Amino acid sequence: MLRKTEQREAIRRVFQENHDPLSVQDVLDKAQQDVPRLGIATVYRTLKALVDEGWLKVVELPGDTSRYERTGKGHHHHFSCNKCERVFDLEGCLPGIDTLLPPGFLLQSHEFFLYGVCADCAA
Amino acid sequence: MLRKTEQREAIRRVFQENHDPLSVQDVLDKAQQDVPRLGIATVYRTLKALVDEGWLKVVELPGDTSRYERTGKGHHHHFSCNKCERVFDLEGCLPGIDTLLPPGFLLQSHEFFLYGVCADCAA
DNA sequence: GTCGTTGCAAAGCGTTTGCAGCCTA
DNA sequence: TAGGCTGCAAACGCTTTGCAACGAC
Repeated sequence: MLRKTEQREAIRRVFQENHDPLSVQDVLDKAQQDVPRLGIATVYRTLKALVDEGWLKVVELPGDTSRYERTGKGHHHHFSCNKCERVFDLEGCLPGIDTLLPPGFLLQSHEFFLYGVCADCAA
Repeated sequence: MLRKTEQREAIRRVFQENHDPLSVQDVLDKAQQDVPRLGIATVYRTLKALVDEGWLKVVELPGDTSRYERTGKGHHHHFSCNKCERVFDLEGCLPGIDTLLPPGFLLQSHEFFLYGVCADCAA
């Protein structure tokens, strides 16, 4: 990320305007509103660079393509809407995760996903 | 699944002898010990048929290819070893999942993954 | 013998990479 | 002007599909 280009500015702006995790296609669609000739390879390369730089974080959902979100939101998990396919941040966590661990196993991290219908779709 | 073939018998046997979730490649490798000419397309087709039949269940892990396990094990979650890449079943669950839900959201299901080092690798 | 099943190769799909031209610094 | 960045197209890895040969019933 040595140079400032309109493609990169547009991609950064997408994340400043959208706080929940976005797919590569989401980012391409939104950034192309600013830079119509933007190619998907540039989106992949820029997302990778922003992750390496620590500005973005990869969110991997089971059975779905990777999504990306801003870093610095603190420990949180995600909710995936079965209707509109959008992914939302959830605050908080659950205690007692280590009680599920079999003897001799070492816990290093965990992931947690809720599925259902979001408030917009339920209304 | 109308006919009984040696390919299908070999794939079923793999799951009777291995109780944790297996990847397509795991199944191919193990089943080829019985049926060396077994092709990967047959593994994909057979796994799909066994899932449709309700004999297997798909286990999707974040950022990994799908795995398959026998149905009928009851509600449980999974542990993925960061060293040997094996996936293990975990018994039990955590209470209070619905407390993480924002107002207006409907909960339909959840997934939970622990990561770390398994007992074999820690020893 | 019928027709469900198999293995191979080709096609799909999301992601990555090679490269010539472009554009920031 | 140098060399990092971009878009295009080709390459990749995993999964699915078309098809002719095979084999269960």
